[in-house]
Amino acid sequence: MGRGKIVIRRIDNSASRQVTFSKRRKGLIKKAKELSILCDAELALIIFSSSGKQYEFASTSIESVIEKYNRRKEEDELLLNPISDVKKEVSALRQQLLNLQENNRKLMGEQLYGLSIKDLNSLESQLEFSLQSIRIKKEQILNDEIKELNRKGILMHQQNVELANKVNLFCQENIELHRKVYGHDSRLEMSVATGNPLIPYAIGGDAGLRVPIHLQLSPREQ
Amino acid sequence: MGRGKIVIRRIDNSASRQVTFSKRRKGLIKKAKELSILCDAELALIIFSSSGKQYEFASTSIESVIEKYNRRKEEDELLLNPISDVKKEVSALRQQLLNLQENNRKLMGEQLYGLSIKDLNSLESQLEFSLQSIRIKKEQILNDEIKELNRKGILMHQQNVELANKVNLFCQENIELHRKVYGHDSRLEMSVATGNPLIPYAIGGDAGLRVPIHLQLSPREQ
DNA sequence: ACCTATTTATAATC
DNA sequence: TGATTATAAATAGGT
Repeated sequence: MGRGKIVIRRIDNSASRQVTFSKRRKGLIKKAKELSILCDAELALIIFSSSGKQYEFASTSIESVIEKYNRRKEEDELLLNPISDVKKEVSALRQQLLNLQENNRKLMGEQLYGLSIKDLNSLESQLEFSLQSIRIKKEQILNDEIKELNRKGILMHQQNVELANKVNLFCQENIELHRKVYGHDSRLEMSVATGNPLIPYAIGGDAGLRVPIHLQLSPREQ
Repeated sequence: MGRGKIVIRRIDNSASRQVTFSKRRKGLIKKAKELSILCDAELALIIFSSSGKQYEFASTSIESVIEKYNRRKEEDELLLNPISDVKKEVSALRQQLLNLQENNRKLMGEQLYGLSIKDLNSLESQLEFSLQSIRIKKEQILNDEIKELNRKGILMHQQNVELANKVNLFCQENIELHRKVYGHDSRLEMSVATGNPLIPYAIGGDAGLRVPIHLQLSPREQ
């Protein structure tokens, strides 16, 4: 429809292309508008020129048409199942949640309305079992900590013995040295004067462990 | 462009509207295609007929055009929201579920690994509280049933008293009638012979209630 | 941006 | 729906 017939292929001349774009775009939008009015149709037309400019027409609004389009698309996909799976999962999870919450409340001694004596009895024995497990667990933890304390005590006792031995060795060495230096044992006199024993820890027996030892419990309570 | 000029307004005749829609839609899509080819433009055209059918044309793909449009309008998130919301809900539900399950297991005396003495103590006292609630509930139910039994017992006792009174009345009436008919009291002789008392239930006292009464507990255990 | 010869779209009709 | 056709509308190419 023009002075000459044209073939439908990209217009090479950039200026002509621009002109044609402008004219035909106007015509296209006009026809889109006419169609929507004449035939009571909802439509959206989005056009990007090759230079990146955006033009649009919509009978109602682009957004609503796109939304409708997407909804339609989603419904189509729904029939092929992915989202319905998600929704099913949601409702299943929700149900599980409600059940667990109810059970939880019962275990917490709340929401006991409408329970029969039988139900209450089974709850009671469940809770007694729970308490038993918990007490066993507590006992176990305490036993473990006692064991650990004993282990540490034994270790310390051994260290003590070793240290005492070393002290004795050093002490004797000291006496020898004194004798060499002064010809007699001056430290013996000193020791007698202050009342301190030469050997600070008794060897053997548990006397060394009677000293208050500061052992921390394993710091598990964060 | 046709045999006659038309005004651009909704076509009343449904059939004509359908026909025009079909023709003009074809024309519009053709022109859209031509524009995209001639002028190297990217475009999308979505049409919904008034009857709800969907038609579309896009130089590349509707999706890419819509995406470009949205990016342009910086409204991406708005469109992607619904699904991300669902996914968020799923993960939130899942988390809640895990928490509850863990809590449940602990209340059931399972999965006590890694709990501190403090944790175990609070669990223990929670369970003791639960047990207390449950026992209170049980006691309440039993008390209610005892009360109900007492109520029924009192009712029956009253009925008993009334019945005994009626029996006495009838008995006396009978004696009177006998006297009128036979001139003497033959029933008195019968009564002495069989050893049955004339008055079957003692009036006053609880003797009447000592008889085993079959009362059913309220049938709440479904 | 306007003009207009010509092509194209389509309204009316079957 | 499909084909026909007279006519309105769109527009290519020129100014």
